[in-house]
Amino acid sequence: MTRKEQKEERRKAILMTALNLFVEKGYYDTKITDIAAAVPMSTGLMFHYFESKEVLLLELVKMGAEGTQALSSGPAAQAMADLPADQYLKGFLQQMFSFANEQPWVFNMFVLMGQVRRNGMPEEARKVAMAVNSIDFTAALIARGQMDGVFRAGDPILMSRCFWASVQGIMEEMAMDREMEAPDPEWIVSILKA
Amino acid sequence: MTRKEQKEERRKAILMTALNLFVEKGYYDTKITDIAAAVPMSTGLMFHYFESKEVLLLELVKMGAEGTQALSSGPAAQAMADLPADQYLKGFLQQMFSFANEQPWVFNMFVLMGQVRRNGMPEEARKVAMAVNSIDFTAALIARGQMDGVFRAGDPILMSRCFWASVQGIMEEMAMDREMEAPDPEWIVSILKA
DNA sequence: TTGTATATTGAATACACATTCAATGAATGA
DNA sequence: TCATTCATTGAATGTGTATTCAATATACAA
Repeated sequence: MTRKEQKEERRKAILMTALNLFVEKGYYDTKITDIAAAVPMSTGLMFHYFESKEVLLLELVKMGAEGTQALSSGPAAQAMADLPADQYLKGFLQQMFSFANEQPWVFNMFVLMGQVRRNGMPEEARKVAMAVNSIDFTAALIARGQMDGVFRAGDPILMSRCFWASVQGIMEEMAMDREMEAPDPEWIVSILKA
Repeated sequence: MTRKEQKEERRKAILMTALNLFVEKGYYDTKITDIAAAVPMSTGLMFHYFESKEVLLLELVKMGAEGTQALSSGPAAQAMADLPADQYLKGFLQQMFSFANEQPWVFNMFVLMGQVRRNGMPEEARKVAMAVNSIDFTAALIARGQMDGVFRAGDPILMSRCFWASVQGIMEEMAMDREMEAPDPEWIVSILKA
């Protein structure tokens, strides 16, 4: 393994450790020394890998942003593209839940993204988190579902926002209690159903 | 107006100012001087009213906790107590949305409570926020609705958690964008419907 | 009026914590 | 083998900010 690869591995380890701690104790209550101790690694060395705590957060948020994109436009999503709109969303949620179950950091990522979007956190990170937008895509899908009569009437944008807000809320609930069972995707999609 | 009443008024003013700032910029990014400047009042005087920033947060969280109790067991809730379960929840959400529309701090309170529950914030506040529990009450209601055939099958506790997680998510979305229209309560209750 | 309690101020203090740094150790390549 | 680069350490530094404090003004009670 080359030096560069080693460094990359180490960076990932730091990122994952930080993600855990940020979600568990919050960004501000997580001290650089906490992350260092958990990796483990000396405090000073952290700055060899990330130039500041803020940059570390930013990288995580970028990961989250990319992940969200990948989730909604990746191959799995493509494969379902011509299902009826309600089937599509159900399948989507199904995949999201089962993926998150295998890779628990996905839950943490949801929580982190939510925190960064809502709470006062460093400007830069906030911007990146805010730029992620699943609303419009889903709104279009909802409009299609309405034409087909599977979804109820209503402003597709508003419905899309409610749908995602619910999903966000539920993912955060699940993140807080890993024992919690995933809900039936049908329940959530019902928000939109005729 | 007595001295004591004056002090009480001033305390409320500080609390409301702090609530706004905590939600807008986050607890940690809100400096005591920010709150003082916004009230307005000198920095030192803040400590005449609240012994620390942490205590200030704690009082807000206590308010939020009481408010939540009041909302779910207050007279408005009592009045609807023998409606069918789905009607009850719909009416409940309706009242919550319209109340929050008149008293916008209610949105802020939702956001703050969510932040305190999830993010690392001072221990004490966290405990108080966690102690609030609407889950069990709603779960009982859901069980009733299932008997009457208005709600779908499923673990009432899980359904209740999903219901409140959705509500929380939607309230937070609305808090972030005050222009956003409230969703039709029917949409949310559909999560539970048969 | 006078004395006492409370309200108010803004500068001084103290502390926590991100960041820097000088020094040491380990790997790589010639 | 030596030289150079990178990895690592933990203590020193500096900064931001909650909190304290000594001083002053204002209200109140007798």
